[in-house]
Amino acid sequence: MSETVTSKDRIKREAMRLFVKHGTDAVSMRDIADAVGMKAPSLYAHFRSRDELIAALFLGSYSDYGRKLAGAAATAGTAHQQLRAMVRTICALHAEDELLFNFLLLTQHGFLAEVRADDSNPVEVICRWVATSMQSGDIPPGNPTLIAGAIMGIIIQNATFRMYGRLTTGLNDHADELFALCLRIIS
Amino acid sequence: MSETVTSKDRIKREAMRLFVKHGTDAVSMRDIADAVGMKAPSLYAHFRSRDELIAALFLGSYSDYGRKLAGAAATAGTAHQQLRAMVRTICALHAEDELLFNFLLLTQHGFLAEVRADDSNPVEVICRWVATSMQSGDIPPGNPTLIAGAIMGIIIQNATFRMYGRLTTGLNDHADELFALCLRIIS
DNA sequence: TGTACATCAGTGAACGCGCGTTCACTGATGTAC
DNA sequence: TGTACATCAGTGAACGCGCGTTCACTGATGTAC
Repeated sequence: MSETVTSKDRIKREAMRLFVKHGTDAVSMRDIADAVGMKAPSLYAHFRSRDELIAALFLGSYSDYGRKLAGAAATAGTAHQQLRAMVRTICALHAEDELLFNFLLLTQHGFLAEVRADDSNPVEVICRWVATSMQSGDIPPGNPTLIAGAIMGIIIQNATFRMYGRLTTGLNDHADELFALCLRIIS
Repeated sequence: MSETVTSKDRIKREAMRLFVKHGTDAVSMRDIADAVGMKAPSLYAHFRSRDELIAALFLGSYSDYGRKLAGAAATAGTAHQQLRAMVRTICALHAEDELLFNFLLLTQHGFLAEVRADDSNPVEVICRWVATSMQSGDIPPGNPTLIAGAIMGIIIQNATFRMYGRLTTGLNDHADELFALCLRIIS
């Protein structure tokens, strides 16, 4: 059973692929159905509406991502070790499913309004980790938002470079270098 | 004459505002016309089509941006001074027209395919500056793409934080801190 | 100064199109007895 | 084992809607003589 690929899974996969390739708004229900080898009305046996399909793709994955990152941030050890765990987690997620990562990257702006500001929100996780590490003196003082933005930016911009082919190998191949760069920000 | 605001200018301004607020695809020609106080067909006296309107908003500004950045990169002086000029240029552009900056930030993915890879392309400018500075030994060796991504990311992610209200003041108020963070990447 | 004409931003009505979605239906599969 | 029925993923045809865009027209403004 665990290896069964359901129609619902195939729809999600093809939809994600098309959304990343052409942009969400340029892909119709008929396009998605075609890619799966169905007719548009069949999609409604699996998703209530187009919006629900897109939300299902985004929101679930985005909070999984946030929770895994929160786990890494809570690693026992020094701030440096925690940062290393976080960077490695992000790079590992990128390696595990690059299509999903790109989808989250491209689609985020449409959703950030309806995403909760808790430990299931990756941005929030990093911002909080910086703020608390700074308060406890584990990383040097500064504007925590700016530092969090710098750390996120180093990774996210390189993920974008990867998406556009500027980087020829996945983020995970650069995990150590990316960690080293982030470390400079908090040293 | 120089202070005259033409209808074309008002259309561009309102269109940009709506695109940033709701996303390009959620804004119709009728929405734009309403915001300007016109009827949709009137827009066609100024722009050949909806696509041309959006392209006019993006492409021109994006290459202006790239050329100004290229100017900063060509500043006489050390690599550090050049980097400072670049960071300050970006922050100044952000201060000068934050709406435009946000528009470019949100819209870029739809256009990066049709943007030339020369000195009118801001990403290209930074990547080339890093590559040449590294070759001449002005900044330490490393993966130039990764370093360029880190520098861009530090600034761009903080611009995104500003857009979502995480930063309560404009990028320009943090120009020196942002430069200091970028400097750590190339030191 | 007055009259005729050109220009052109803006309008109202209408177009064809592709979209998301609905609905009655099909046909394969599983279940009860 | 055979028959009747329930389930449900998938389909074909059709819907209403809002979209980008066209076009003949208006009416204010400028220009020529």
